[in-house]
Amino acid sequence: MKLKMDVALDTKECWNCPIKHQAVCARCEPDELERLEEIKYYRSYEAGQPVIWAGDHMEFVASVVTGIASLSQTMEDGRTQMVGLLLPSDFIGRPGRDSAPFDVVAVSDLTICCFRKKPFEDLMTTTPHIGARLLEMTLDELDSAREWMLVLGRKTAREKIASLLAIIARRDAALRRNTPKDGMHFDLPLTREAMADYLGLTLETVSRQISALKKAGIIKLDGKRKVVVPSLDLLINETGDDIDGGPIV
Amino acid sequence: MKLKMDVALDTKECWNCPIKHQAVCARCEPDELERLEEIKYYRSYEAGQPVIWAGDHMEFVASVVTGIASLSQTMEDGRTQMVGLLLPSDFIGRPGRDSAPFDVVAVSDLTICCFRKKPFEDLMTTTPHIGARLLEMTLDELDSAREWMLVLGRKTAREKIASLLAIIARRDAALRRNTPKDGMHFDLPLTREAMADYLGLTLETVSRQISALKKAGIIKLDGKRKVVVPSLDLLINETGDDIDGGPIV
DNA sequence: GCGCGACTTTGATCAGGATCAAACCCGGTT
DNA sequence: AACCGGGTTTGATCCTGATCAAAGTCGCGC
Repeated sequence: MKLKMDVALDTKECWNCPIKHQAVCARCEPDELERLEEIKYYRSYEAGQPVIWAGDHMEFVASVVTGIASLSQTMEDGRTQMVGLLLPSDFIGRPGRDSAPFDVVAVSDLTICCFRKKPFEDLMTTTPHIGARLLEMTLDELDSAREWMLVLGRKTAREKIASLLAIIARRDAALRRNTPKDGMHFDLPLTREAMADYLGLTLETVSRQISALKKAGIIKLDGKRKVVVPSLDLLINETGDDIDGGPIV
Repeated sequence: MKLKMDVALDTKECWNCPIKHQAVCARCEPDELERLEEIKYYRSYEAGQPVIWAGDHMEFVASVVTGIASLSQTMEDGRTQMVGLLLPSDFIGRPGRDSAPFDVVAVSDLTICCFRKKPFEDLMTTTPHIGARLLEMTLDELDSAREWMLVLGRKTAREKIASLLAIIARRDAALRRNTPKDGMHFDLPLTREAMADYLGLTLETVSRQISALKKAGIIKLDGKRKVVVPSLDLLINETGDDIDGGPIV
């Protein structure tokens, strides 16, 4: 698996880019940022390429800059379950463990900002901001993971699809710094199969339910991958959740 | 909802009890422990009592001392999904947030060790051990939550039951400091309905699959609630996982 | 244009769990 | 003892989503 790596990017962009990519360092002082700069480097992957397999030794932690990656598990007989979608600003890896717990695969073209693990851990012990920020992010992720259990365990196929679309719509709006509003549209970054793996369904069921939502006028499709949501409330109404918003995964 | 609270316990037990209940403070110095002592208190609940509802203001963080609690979500129409089982040494609450994200209910009689949130947060900023320990625990929980997604999304009813029994068997053995071995037996701490809510099934299906496992000789029942596992390997074989162990939730 | 491959849609049938319903078990109370 | 109620088991039937199969769409290179 060959990789394009160490791509040159504007180093400033990592900390000031338009997509709130201050994931790791939100409250750091300039000199602390300086030390982070010294141990960071970029990697890029094409859609479909693996970033790391479960069990592999992991010599870095990282943060997604652009693109989408998936976190997933596969059983011996081939059943797979996606356990997380990594969008820009999401964190990859775990200080204190040296092997990856899940497969990480680039879903679209992907750029991540890596930090060598050992120096990053050293930095954490001397810079309390970073640990605190990481704890905050991890707690948020834990809540999201638990919200997703409700989707997997108790929702119908239609509700699952609606939930996924609503989440992508909200995150997409957040990245563009739009408030979610009616008439929004976005690209579906996932194949039907990837959606199925995320939702615990088969790809046929995903396709059928998307068709059903289209027929019901909840969404419109422009080609296979562009989705238009005439009314976000109508979509959320199909998720089975109450109206107040819910998690942004 | 009346509560028995502030039960007197040997204060030393919290940190040195036989069930590795050094959750919060594993690496703390004596004077740091001293400061934790000052802000802690105990609460006890009877089986079935709520500890806190989702959305409630939460003025403490806590750690389970004895008994079992559940973390769960309920949809408006009554479908509920348990998103975590809290066993002794597990942590409840989140520094930095002031409302609970999920319902916490005592499954069996329960004692928790609480710390007032504000002073605990203050302590965290000055005692890096605590934050680091909490990050570690949270990352472990996140991994467990994600492992559980595979169970909810992709496993059959029989595999789900086997997975749950295997997890309880392993955790029970860990609490007793036994290495899991053949012929082990333990109490089932959950009703069929609670198991169903954890596994995303109905209680009838849970009952049927337990009967099926019994008929297949994988487990034996002594009454309704005592389980004997003649061979842990045979049980694990039914979970669909590979043999190597898997997560201890 | 043509053909190819990846992805998607749609159809027909099947089966695993859900649902509805009834009986059972067992400890606690009167 | 008789009764009660919560939890559990078992049975009959239904239905959602899986499975198997085939055809449709689109982008792309030749």
